[in-house]
Amino acid sequence: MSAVRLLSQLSQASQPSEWLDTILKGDCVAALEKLPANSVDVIFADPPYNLQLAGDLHRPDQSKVDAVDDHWDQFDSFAAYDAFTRAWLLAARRVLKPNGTIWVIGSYHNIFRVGSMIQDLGFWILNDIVWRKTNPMPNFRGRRFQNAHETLIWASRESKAKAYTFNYEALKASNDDVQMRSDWLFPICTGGERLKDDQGNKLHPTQKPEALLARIIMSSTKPGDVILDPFFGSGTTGAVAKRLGRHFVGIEREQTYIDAAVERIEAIRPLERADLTVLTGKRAEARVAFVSLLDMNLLAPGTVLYDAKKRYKAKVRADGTIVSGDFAGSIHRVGALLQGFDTCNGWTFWHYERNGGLNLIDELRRIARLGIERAGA
Amino acid sequence: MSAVRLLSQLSQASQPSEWLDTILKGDCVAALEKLPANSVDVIFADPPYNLQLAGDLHRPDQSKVDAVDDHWDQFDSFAAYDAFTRAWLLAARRVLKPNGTIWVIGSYHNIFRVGSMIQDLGFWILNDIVWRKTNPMPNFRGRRFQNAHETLIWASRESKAKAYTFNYEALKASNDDVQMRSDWLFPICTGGERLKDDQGNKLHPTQKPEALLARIIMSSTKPGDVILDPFFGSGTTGAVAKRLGRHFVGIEREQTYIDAAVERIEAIRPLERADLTVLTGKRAEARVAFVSLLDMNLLAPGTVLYDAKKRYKAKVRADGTIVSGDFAGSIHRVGALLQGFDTCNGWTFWHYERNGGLNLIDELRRIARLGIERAGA
DNA sequence: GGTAGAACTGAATCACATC
DNA sequence: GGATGTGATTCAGTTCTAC
Repeated sequence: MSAVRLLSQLSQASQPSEWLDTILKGDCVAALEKLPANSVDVIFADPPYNLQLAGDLHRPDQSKVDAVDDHWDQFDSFAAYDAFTRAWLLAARRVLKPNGTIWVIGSYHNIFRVGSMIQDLGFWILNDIVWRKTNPMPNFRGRRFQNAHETLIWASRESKAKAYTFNYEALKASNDDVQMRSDWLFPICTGGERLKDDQGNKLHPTQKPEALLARIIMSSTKPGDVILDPFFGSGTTGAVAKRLGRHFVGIEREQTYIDAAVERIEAIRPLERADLTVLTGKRAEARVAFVSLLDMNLLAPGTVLYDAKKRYKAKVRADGTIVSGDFAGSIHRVGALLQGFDTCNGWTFWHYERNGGLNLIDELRRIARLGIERAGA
Repeated sequence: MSAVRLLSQLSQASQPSEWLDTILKGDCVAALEKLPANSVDVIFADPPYNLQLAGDLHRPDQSKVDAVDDHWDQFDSFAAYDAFTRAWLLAARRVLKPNGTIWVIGSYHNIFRVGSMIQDLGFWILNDIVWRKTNPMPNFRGRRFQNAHETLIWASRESKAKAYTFNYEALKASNDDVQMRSDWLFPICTGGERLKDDQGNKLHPTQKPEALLARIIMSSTKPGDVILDPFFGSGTTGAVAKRLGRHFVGIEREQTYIDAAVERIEAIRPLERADLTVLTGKRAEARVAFVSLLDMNLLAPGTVLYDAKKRYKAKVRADGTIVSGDFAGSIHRVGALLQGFDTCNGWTFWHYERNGGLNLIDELRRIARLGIERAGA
């Protein structure tokens, strides 16, 4: 767990065993290019946003950018930052699976550049998320609003990707049964969670709270998924991924951060598998054909079905279709036609009479599922 | 007050008397070019968001969502939208006083394009502000997080501008004596405030709440200042500016919106100078999600919960749901299922063990609130 | 007239498996 | 890969309707 690899140690078409749950030491783009295409489920990135550039950034022609504050150099440094952003996002996109998603966090200094580039490269933004800080740093000069939030962008690799992972039902159930909003509230990373160096100073300037990563990982990955962090830093992504039963890949240049991250991740104990089960809803349930209710003698041909208010009725035929006046077809089709709608969920529309009351046929589907499960096991 | 001017009625080097507190009818860039340079204190802009909606969207009850599909929100490409954005921002910048500031509102569809262009044109971002909606539209299909906020960018014309207006003390005083944060909470514009047409339908698809404009105007202008709105729409900016004793200039193309705005603004009575206190946003109840207890390490996945008499127990999972036998879901849902009730308040039903005794999880919620309330829920 | 419940609404980039 | 059929999905309000 959490070994370190030099890029030179990776073979060209590297095997997962070479990079899974490891930290790749080196430049972010070079490391991403060592990884196979379509190989990670989710990327979390906390890219640098210092527009002073600190010698980190290069123009597209590889010449170094000097940080200057006047107007034209300002523009110049935006261009350099855009080139840097484009390079790592492109490399990251190659590594992402077709149904994978990417998270990027930033502040107003850089998030607009990042967001534009994400759109330009063909990613499809799913949400922008606001991390509201319970305890942000005050604005000392009193010349602006207190900068009390950061912004995350969540995007799928493809605009047409529909099958990305989103644990909607679990999020809703964990949030008093109302759907999770785009504004999240967490404290900043302080206290015992904040890594310190030998002098007791903070080890990393922008260590993210584990709760933030936990929300991200729990919302958009499944247990066993692979999460890549191209700006690994002190390893929050790796620590939370390991605890939550996910695999990670980190990329980091600075040995100090790598050392701290390795030690940190080593100490993590993953949660029990049973505690990692993610709540799923009806969508994940096995399909049941209406005709199975007849097959299983839960419903007999000739039975009359009603909607909740008995405004409509239809009769079950032996072939698993229903008929109502001129309309015949599936429970869904007939329900839609009777109401004049395009669609209708017949399972939650039609009822049958029992003991003078109306029972939903969806109840029979539940019973059928239990029988099918038992037979299948 | 609130007269309408055709662009052809304006002289080349137009005098303030020709355009102050009026609506200029015509294209936004053309109108801006008719105004003298360095002449307005603040610009508020609510440009088209370029939503790029594909098909229809229906609510679960089959009703159709009234989408923003107006012609003015259609652009062929990001490049076309960027060109449009660049043109109006450039024209707006010329009209702005050297110490003036600009506000632009948008969503994730457009705000990254707008923010990048603002930076590219030499504006200097002072804050990004999040408008958190108390009552946003849900995500009906459960495929994303509920899109519950919009973003505003506040920027000065020049990077070196130090003398822009920011009423720090007044904001702080209006906010329980703590400095105003970058996340604001307001309801969307509904009810009596929402302008309707003759048929009772909403007059404008995206009318902004007056409280939002009031916060903006009170924070970044002085009485008597001039506020320009290049996408005037139904005239919220003009109405609030007049009420708060500021001058406005609106630019709008559609006669329907102009007519409604004129009538609306006519009816406004300016407040007495002494009454120009800041309108504060609605304070929400401090709502705590069960998953926050895990986020804040007040409870760990794997913890066993009991009811008061230890008749029932359930286990906490990492996703913030709980599981008991065949039942899994929210603390409320599982409590209800176990007791055979329709509903159950999980907060006052479930306990955790500590020092051999049982403690209500509602106690943990109380502790979590202490950390959260500071941020105003 | 008052109240309870139904109906309606809002800047929305909102399936997916099978044939 | 395209067409087809099944079937999953909503929060905080305000306004309207029935009694």
